Amino acid sequence: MGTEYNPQEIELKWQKKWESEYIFKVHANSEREKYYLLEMFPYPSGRIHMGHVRNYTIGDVVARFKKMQGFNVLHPMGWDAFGMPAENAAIASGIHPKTWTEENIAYMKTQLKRMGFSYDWDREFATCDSEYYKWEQLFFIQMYEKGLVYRDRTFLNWCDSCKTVLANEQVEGGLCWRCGSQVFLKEHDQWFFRITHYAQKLLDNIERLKEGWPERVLTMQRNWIGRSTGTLIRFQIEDMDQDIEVFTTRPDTLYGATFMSLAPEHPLVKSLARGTSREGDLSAFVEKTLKEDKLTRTSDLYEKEGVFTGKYCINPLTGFRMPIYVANFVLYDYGTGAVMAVPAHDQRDFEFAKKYGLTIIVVIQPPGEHLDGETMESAYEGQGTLVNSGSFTGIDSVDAIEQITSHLMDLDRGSPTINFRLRDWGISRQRYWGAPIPMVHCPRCGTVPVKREDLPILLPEDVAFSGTSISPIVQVESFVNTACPQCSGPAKRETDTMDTFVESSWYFIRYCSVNPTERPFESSDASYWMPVDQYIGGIEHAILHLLYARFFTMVLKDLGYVEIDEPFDRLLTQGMVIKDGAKMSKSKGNVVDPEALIQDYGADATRLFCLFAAPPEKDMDWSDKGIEGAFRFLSRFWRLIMDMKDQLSSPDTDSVDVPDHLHNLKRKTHQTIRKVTEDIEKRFHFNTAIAAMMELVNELYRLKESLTEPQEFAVAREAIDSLITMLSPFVPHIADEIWSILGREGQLFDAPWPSYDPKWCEHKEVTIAVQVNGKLRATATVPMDAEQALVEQKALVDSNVQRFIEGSLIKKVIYVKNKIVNIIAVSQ
RNA sequence: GCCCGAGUGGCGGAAUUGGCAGACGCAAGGGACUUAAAAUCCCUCGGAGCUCAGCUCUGUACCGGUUCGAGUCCGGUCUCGGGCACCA
Repeated sequence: MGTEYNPQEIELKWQKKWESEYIFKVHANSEREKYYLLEMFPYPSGRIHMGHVRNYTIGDVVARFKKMQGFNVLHPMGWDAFGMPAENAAIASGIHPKTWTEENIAYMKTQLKRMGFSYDWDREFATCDSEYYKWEQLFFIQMYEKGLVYRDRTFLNWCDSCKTVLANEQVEGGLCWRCGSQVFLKEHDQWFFRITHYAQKLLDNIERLKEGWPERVLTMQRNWIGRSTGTLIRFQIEDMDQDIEVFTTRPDTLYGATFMSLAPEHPLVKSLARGTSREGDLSAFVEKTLKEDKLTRTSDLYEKEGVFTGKYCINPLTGFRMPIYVANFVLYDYGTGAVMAVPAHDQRDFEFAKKYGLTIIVVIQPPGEHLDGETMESAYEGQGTLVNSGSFTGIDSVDAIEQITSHLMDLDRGSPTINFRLRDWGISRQRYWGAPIPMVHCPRCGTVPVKREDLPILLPEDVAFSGTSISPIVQVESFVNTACPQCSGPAKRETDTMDTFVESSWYFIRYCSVNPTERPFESSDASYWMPVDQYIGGIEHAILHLLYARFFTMVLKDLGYVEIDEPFDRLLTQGMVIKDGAKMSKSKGNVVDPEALIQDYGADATRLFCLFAAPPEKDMDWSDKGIEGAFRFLSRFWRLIMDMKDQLSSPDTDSVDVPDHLHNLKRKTHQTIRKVTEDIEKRFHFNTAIAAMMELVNELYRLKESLTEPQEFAVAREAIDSLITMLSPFVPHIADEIWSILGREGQLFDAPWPSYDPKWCEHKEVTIAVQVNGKLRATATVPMDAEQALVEQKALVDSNVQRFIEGSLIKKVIYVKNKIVNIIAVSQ
């Protein structure tokens, strides 16, 4: 038998065995308590990277740990398989996206298996399987019937490099989330999911997620939803039978509203100046603004500009003729896209008014000051007392909000409103490699959903990739030309595909059943396994995927598919893998290929280092030396066992007599079990759990030579058996190998997690710190829970302590059991 | 600008409830083994100082506070990271 630690041989052997014995297969079983552990599934880009390795290693430890604790653990894996890179590969090299994706999946699957992850592969699927997206198409139709899907023509974010529109969530700092190109606004017909219908619920449920989700993710979601309470006010346009609606949080300043600002995209803009001399100027300004990319338009330095439309609207309380401007800083997609301008009390309006010589009326006086519209140099945005405000003059601005709003209601000019920043989710993508939207455009019946029995609407495979701006589907006549589901007349299919975030919004429920064909999932399976108990993935999905998935789960509940309305009970967001101070990326040339690590050090060492280098939520610094350290520890552990294995395989003497000189070892064993259990369970701090196990190994090395008697080996055996068992979720291959070398029964995946005896965790004696006036002067060894008198007595006889209290008066002694004694002495 | 995080040895990081700062690992130095090297095993390892078995001073970004006692709590400052950012 070879005595060298040889990970290649061991790991392949055990992986084969686990697979042939189907040990990772699970079934719903209402007799047993379930635990659903999920890691965010990968996009099949070609090879796994260190980020995947870290994410999935963390998940695997928790899954295996929970299994050993007796839970029925669901731990699935699959592929987020629709998306742009496949289509780009097709354009670049002529490989069909489907082929490219399938090949990548096959390769990455072998890589994941080589890492030893405990997935139930029977549940695997790719979102590009028609058996999967077929159900998504059904959900789409059902949502359409419930009014949760609609089509609208509006201005949307357009990425010219990806040749498709993007949802608001997918624009980061004015740039495309995927390719980083500048995003422009473009008018487009689009399909929308009515996520705003769930805005309040998405916000309310955040309270329930506080326990298990990182605070910063919840804060980001809260900000994204952006609830604010205010008033909707209607301003009549002079000489036109039309109103402009405005949302404001400051109706108390209404008496100071002296002009109106519209977003360039506002639908009224075109009609206001029609046929007037200003039409040319106005449309030139609108055109110029729309051509600017989002990054420019939202920049700090963007100059506020506007153009007068030539029209006025009427302030409902003052009758003031407010000139209507189109202003480049007004957001079309917040509130109503129109803002009542109160220059005295809003800085933007103030600057705008100064620039264009518009009237400034002060309507709120701050306490103890007197503002004058003529001389003020900036807007006053705080609270105060109303002035120039008709019958409201003299009241407090906070009270005025409610009073003016109710006055507007009496006039039928306004009402209290809650406004959300969240917009409906635009899910149309003008791309090929996605799930077809199951709708038909009929010249007679309009837009009609396809019949359910015709699902799935398969993505045509015989397409040409030219790289032009038009999706290849549009050119597939056999796909586009169809019969209307309603009147059977000639009609055209919708050629947009769904945003790939739709697939990832419900894949976790599909996993609950093993690829069912009659239903998206069995409801009994979903009700047993859902919600996900622990979800693990990158922080970059804090808003995008995690908000969409929450929304979609609520929809599925309302459609009667599931009983829960929140999909993820607990969320762990793991940090990035960093090398040389930067995120690993091809362009920086600092990528570490996990495959090379497995070659050189094995999957176990790779796993161990990922867990040891940092706690999971922090960024992890990659270090080539660090993985050597992990490998060294495994080799050291291996040698320890090989040196002692003959004595350890003998049956347990189960001796109650622990020899005196081994009390330390016995205690350390139980303390280590306690620490490792708590570190995993309470904190996911695998790094400190590993450190504790390393300490126990070090202790065994120190004692190794002194062990001769059977009852001595029994103590060592307990330590070693516990260590192997506890190491198995981290480094499962070497653990199983050693376990079998020692002749222990079965595989550790099914073994129970070791328990500790609290009695053995406690020392009989403790070393406590002795301070004089708060400074450490000595230590004293005393019995556990010793009385103060004894400790004091012991402390006072110490010569160093004597030195510092000599000639002083002891005023007070502070004693904290088993921790410190602090002697307060003052010189006389 | 606003809202969150974080700042501890040469490095990654420990210190879980206010109680001996630096666990564990990496790097470095020394020793043992070896013809030699690698591997392995053992020891040292924040800084300064002293009358060096030991002891003292100092030290957790900076300034101040609370406390017998602060890496931990409070107030302020700086730096870095992240999110939001004309939100009416």
